[in-house]
Amino acid sequence: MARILLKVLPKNYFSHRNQQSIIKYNQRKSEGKEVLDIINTEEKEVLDVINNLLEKEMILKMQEDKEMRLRFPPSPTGKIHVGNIRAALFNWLWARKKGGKLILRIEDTDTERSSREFEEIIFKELNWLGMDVDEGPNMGGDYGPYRQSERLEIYQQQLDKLLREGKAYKCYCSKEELEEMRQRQKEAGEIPHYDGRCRDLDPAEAPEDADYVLRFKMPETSEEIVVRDLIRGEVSFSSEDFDDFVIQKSDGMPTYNFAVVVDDALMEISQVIRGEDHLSNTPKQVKIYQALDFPVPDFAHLPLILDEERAKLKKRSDEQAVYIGEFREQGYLPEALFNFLALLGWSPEDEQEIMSREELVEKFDISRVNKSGAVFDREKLNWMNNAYLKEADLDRLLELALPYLKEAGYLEEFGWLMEAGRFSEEREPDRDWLKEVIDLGRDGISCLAELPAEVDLFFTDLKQEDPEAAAQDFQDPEVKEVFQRLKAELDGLASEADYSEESINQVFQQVRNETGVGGRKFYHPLRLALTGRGSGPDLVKFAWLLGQKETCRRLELALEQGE
RNA sequence: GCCCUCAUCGUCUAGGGGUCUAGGAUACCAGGUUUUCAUCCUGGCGACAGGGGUUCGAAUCCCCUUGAGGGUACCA
Repeated sequence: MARILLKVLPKNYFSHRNQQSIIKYNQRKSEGKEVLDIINTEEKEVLDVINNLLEKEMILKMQEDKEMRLRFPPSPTGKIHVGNIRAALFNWLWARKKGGKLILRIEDTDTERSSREFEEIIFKELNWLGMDVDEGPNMGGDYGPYRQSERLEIYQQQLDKLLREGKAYKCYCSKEELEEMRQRQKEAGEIPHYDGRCRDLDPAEAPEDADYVLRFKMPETSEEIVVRDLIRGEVSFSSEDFDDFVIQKSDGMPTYNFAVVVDDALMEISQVIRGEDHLSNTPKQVKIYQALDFPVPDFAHLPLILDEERAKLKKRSDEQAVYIGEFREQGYLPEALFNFLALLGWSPEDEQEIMSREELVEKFDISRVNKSGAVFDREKLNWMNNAYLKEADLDRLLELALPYLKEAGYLEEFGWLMEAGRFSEEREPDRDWLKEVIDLGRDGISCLAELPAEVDLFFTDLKQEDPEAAAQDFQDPEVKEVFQRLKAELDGLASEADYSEESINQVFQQVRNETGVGGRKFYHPLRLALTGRGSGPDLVKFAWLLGQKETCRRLELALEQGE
C-alpha cells in the first residue's frame, strides 16, 4: 500500500520542506484542530500512511544521529579558500550540534599538485577559525590513515574486488587516443564520451607492458539512479548519461570518485555534506557504493559561494580575496569570518545576525540551508567585522594590531612621541596609551589593516592639510585669544597626572565661558591647530592622548602662524 | 551539445496557499544626537524573472519559457 502511494506522489515529496508541512499537519491533528480545510480526504489518507512511514524513519534517524559521522576532505592542491572552509564550517556546526564526530581527511591523490605545505595551511586555518576535528592525520583515530596517499592498499583491495567480480576493467587507451575520440565525436555532433572499446577486451589481447587505467562498468541497460539529498530532496539521474569512468589512474592512484566512496564507506560516514559542484558526480559514486556492497550515506549538497559575477568563487576572480589566509592577514577576526560564512546559505529561525560560535551551534540546522548560490558580499563582511572589532577585548586587539602599526613604522620612537613619554626608556611603546589609541580608531575601520591610516594622527608629525586656510583661521583675534588662554591653562596643569581627560574638558569649558567663544568657532580652529585636519576624533580625548607638552607646542605653533 | 541544480530588494536572506500594501540585515539616501567625522537613533529608497495553469484565493503548488550556476578529466 505504502509503495503504491509513494509512486503517486511527486518525486520530491520527501524533501525536508514537505516533511515540515507533514509535521505541521500532525500538530494540528494532535491538537484536535480541523485539518480537512487545508487538505482533501484523499490527501489525508495518504498523509496518514506517510505518517506511519515517517515515524519509523524518524526512529531510524535518531539511531543514526547517535553516531553521526561527518567529514571534511580538502585536497591540498592550493591555499584553502572560503568555498572549502564554508563546507568545513557547515560540517563542523552540524557535527557539534548533533554531538557527532568530524573527520578530516586529506585527499592528496593528485600527485602533481598536492603538497604538504598546502596541507599545513589547512590545519592552520581550521585552527584559526576554531574548528576542531575528532579524527584526522595529526591526531589519528580508529579509521585511519587519514591521508589518501597512505591508503593505497585499501583502494587496491577494493579495486581487485571489482576487477574480480567483473565490475571494472583495464583500459589501455592512451590520452591521445581518447582526445582523438572526443574530437571525432564532437565533429560528428555526438556527445563526447568514452565508447567502451576496452570493456570487452580479451585479456589475451591485452598489450604487454602498456600503461592502463581501471574503468568502472556503468549499467548496460538504462536505469534510474536516485540521490537522496537532505537539502534538495530526491534527485534522479539516468545511467545512460554516464560513461565508464576511470577509477584508477595509470600511476596507480585512485581517482576522486572512487577514493571518496571507499573512504566515506570505510570511515562510516553517515552524512556527506559538501558543495553543490559535487552533485552531478554523485550518481557515479552511488553506483560504486552499490558495486562494493556499501550502504549509501545521506547527502547534503550546499549551495555554492559565488563571486560578483555570480560564478563559483575560484582561486582569484580579479582582486577579490578568497584565501582564508588573506582575511587573517588583513586583520579580520576569526569569529567574524566564521559568523559571516555561516550566514551564507543558512539563516536561523529568528532574525539575529551576530552570533557567537556557541549560538551558531545551538541554532544551526541542516534543513534550514537554502538551495541557491550566495554571492560573497565583502561589504557585509566588513560591517560584521567592524561590529566584532568594536566588541573585542582591547588587550587582545592590541596584540593583533601591533604588527600593523609596526609595519606602518609607527612603533619606532621619534620626536614628540618620545618626549611625550609614549615610549619607555627601553623604547617600548606605552601599551596603555596604545590601547586608548586603538580604542579610538576601531570604530571607523572594517579590518585591522585599515588601522594605521585611521590613527596616523597619533604617530605622524602635525601637517596642515590646507595651510593657507588654517593660517587664515588662526589670524582671527578671538581664536588667538582662545589659543592663548588654552595654552596657559593647560600648561599650568602641574603634573602629567593632572593632565587628564577630565581636567582638559574643564579647561575647554572654562575658556569657552571666559571668552564667550563656543561651538564651531571654538572647536574648528582648535581641531586644525591640534590635528591639521577638519575632522577627526574627539578633541578632548585627542588632546589628552597627545600629551600636555605636544598639545601646548601645537597651540604655540598655531599662534605663530596666526601672526 | 547533454545531464543536474537554482530563481524574493544591488547583496545576504525570511516566508512553503489567506495574517504579504512581502519581514530582517547590509549598502545607499535623508533627518536627529555629537564641536566635526564615525558610532548611535529615526525614517526613506528598493524585490516575488516572464507566461500559462490549479484554486474562491498563488511569492508559495504544477507546467513551459527565460536567465544563472554546476557537472560532463588519468582535478578534487
